[in-house]
Amino acid sequence: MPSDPSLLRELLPRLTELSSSLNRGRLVERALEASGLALERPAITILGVLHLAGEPLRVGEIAHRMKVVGPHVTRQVHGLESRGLVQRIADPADQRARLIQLTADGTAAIERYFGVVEGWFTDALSGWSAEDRRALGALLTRFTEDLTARLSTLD
Amino acid sequence: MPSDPSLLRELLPRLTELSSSLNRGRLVERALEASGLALERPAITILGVLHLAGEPLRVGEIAHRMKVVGPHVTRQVHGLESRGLVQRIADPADQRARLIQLTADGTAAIERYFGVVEGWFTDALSGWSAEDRRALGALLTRFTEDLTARLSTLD
DNA sequence: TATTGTTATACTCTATAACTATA
DNA sequence: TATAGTTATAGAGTATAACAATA
Repeated sequence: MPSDPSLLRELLPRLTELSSSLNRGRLVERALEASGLALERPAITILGVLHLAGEPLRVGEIAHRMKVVGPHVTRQVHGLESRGLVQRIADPADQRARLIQLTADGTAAIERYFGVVEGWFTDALSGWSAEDRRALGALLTRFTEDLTARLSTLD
Repeated sequence: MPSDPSLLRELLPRLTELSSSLNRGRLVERALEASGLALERPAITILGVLHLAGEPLRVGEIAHRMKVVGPHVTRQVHGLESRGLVQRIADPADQRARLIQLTADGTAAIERYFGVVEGWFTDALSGWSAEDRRALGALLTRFTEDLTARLSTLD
């Protein structure tokens, strides 16, 4: 029962535009530049996942959270390791696995990056009421969850 | 004056997740499959832009709306033309330009595709009140506009 | 035999540079 | 000389396949 088809007609282009701004609008590239980081997009995403987790994660777990496959993470982690931003440590529970851990430099890098992006978001929302901000956060969270759930049933 | 830093801390991962679901979560690929279309992602995006415009567009205008460069559109249009989904017609106002026009098959294809995606969105929002749907649409529109405006000032 | 990760390779998406045709 | 589009090439991001090591 699509109670408001016109809303859906509107929502789709908006999401496309938002996604476009976030992905190809060079938000990530600009933020990396502003943070003084010479990293590629997947690399900073890995740092973000590790920072959000607050603990070392396996390669497979990082891949799962990024919705990508293992080999992609492996390659990016090598680059991050050579730059001294992450360390690979043995998983005491399983000798096959490797735990990826942020170094002090890695933690500083991702916090600098997040600070830049959050500054821009704060600017963008500067004209918003506290209530509207809260509402956006809540609705977006719920929408993401419901959409993700619906898509997962397609498998 | 970031009135609610924790909201921003929350918003960012949500947007990343949403973007991930839309872009790499294979939503487009699945919808193409469900619509019986053997097209690539940029190709269906071009059909969507043309459908939304409701009139033939120049290559450069399509590129502008997709936020990509011209050569990318040229190549995709060739594929669409060979599949009979668009036509290239001369622009009567300028002999250098080409107008890209949806064929009947192309119109049918993009409408089938949108129908599938909208069905999924409708499912995802089935538990939502009309008020919440309206609020999401309005807030998302405003957010996209404000964020796009903020990012454009970085140039 | 199943799982974790790595190496090697290939495909998709998009950009830059050089060029053609028309304005 | 500037603009619309095309052709050719290159690079970033991600996937699949084959393999190694451990469980």
